[in-house]
Amino acid sequence: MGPIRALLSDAELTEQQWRVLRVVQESGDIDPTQISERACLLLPSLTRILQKLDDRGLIERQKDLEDRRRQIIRITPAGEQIIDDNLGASLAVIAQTRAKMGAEKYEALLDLLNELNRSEPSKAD
Amino acid sequence: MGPIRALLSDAELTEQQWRVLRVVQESGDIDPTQISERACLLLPSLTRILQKLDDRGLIERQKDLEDRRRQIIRITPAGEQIIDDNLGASLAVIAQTRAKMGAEKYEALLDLLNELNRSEPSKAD
DNA sequence: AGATAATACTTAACATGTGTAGCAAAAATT
DNA sequence: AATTTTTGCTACACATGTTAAGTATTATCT
Repeated sequence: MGPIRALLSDAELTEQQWRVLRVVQESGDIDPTQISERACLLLPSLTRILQKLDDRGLIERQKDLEDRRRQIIRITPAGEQIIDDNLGASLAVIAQTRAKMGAEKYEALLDLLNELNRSEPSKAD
Repeated sequence: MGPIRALLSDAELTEQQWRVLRVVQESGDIDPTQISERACLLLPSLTRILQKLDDRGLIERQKDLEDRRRQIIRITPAGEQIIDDNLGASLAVIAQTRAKMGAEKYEALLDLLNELNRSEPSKAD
């Protein structure tokens, strides 16, 4: 099993839920569209994830009074607690993977993936 | 949408179904476990995919008489036809991606992904 | 102003990823 | 030979990926 998944299963969180929670925590007040961009999730997936995180009280939502289509998402103390409990181990797993592969190769891989991501999505030559 | 997905949607095939079909076509008689290895799919996913391909008559199954836990999977003429109809365009998309990124970078990316794959799965240092 | 289009989601439907459990058959053990 | 373990799948449950459709609200156009 993916080492990150193993970590998070104790907290009853999936990797994507964890990613969303981290984005919300790092960004402060943020709306779903921006979360979806930063977490690389499509909106339908994000909708479901936010519902689950909301049900568990890890985030809270507030309607945007100026544009009532929008919401503002924010992490709760319970959500912060889960971040605190798992961030260290999560970063350690990443560091271990990076070390195992070699820092240079790891960075090269990330660069190439970003390049692929830039060159593929818009097929408009 | 992924260019391969767009291609295959005409044939009502998903990318994974396509991958399985290609593995079966290239390998001749083959059992599900080997398909799952070559197509990088876990068995529960493969089970469902094989059922769908079987329902559509693109593959056929035969019981292994020597080991009755096993099956032998084989592509049908209808399956071959779908390969014939889509292989060229599929290879062209791959070639285009490769060209767009640059052959060297593309190869480097594949190498690094393989390396990551080798170093991660077994966390047994 | 009123019709139209665009935006920000949400819902739905289907396919796959993934962990767990189940089941039959074969292999290994005692 | 009888029991246990392993193997090769299959079934289930839940989460996400993905496309299409729906809804409410805002922006634009005429």
